[in-house]
Amino acid sequence: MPETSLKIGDLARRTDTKVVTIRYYERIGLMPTPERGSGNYRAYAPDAVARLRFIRRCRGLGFSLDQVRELLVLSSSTGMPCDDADRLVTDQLGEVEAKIADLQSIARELRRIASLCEGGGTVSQCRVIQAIAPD
Amino acid sequence: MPETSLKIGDLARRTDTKVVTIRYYERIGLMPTPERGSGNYRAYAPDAVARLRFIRRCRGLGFSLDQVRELLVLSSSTGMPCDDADRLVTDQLGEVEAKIADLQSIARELRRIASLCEGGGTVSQCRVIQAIAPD
DNA sequence: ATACGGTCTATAGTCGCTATAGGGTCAAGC
DNA sequence: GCTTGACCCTATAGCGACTATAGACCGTAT
Repeated sequence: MPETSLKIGDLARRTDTKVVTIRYYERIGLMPTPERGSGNYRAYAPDAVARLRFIRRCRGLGFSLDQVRELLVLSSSTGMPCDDADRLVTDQLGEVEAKIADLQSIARELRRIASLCEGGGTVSQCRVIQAIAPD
Repeated sequence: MPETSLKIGDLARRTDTKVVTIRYYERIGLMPTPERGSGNYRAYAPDAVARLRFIRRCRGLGFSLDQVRELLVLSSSTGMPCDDADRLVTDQLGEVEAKIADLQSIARELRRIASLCEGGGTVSQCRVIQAIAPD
């Protein structure tokens, strides 16, 4: 255990990740099981920071943990996995764009509903609720 | 038990909802417990259709089940809950818009990453993976 | 010596369903 | 009457991606 090793809290701070989340990643095999130092504390090598940051970045890009697993494999393989990686990225982009489209139509609908309350004249009954009710 | 009552499967078909989901809504108190007809089958009154459609519509608009619960209370109160309903709708709109913004920045980022593979010239190592890796 | 903050394991809870196991019921056809 | 098939019932467990809790242990500073 070199003295450059990190405790789980240090790793958490450096990667903006919660301690419990790191342990969770370890349990599901996303993070390797680290050495144990004094007091049975996890003692992380410095490269754990990069790996965890990679994971968090992928998560931030909306990849699932299974996709992250794939990306991690690709990232550590020596060949040229550009096709695979590109496919993952492109697929993910498609899904994100689809989700944006969904949310945009939801937003339009919510704006329509909300407009019935504010702009309108007399409010006899609650038109917002009526507007939500299906046709 | 009037003969106009619906079995759970009928209700499911009329509302585009799965049977298990209806039972789930009942368990968590979103749908009232219906009468039971022959064979201990749930026998729904016709107005169950409207209620469940309302729930599904709210869900389609992105409201959480707790918010749907509130909206249901509002929808059955006799007064003028327009303010409350409008606040719920407006809050939800804000969250949807925030989510759209998040996803748009994710999409931009994914496009940037994807562009490194296709448009570029020589691919020495996988630039896509490198692009995902945090700075 | 003791207090405080960090760490450990194990387990259960969150949300909104979905799936499975292991039955019971009903209507139609033979 | 009997069987087949579609439907229904309950109860429980699983999903993804964490989050929270309980109860114990460790290390350092005072």
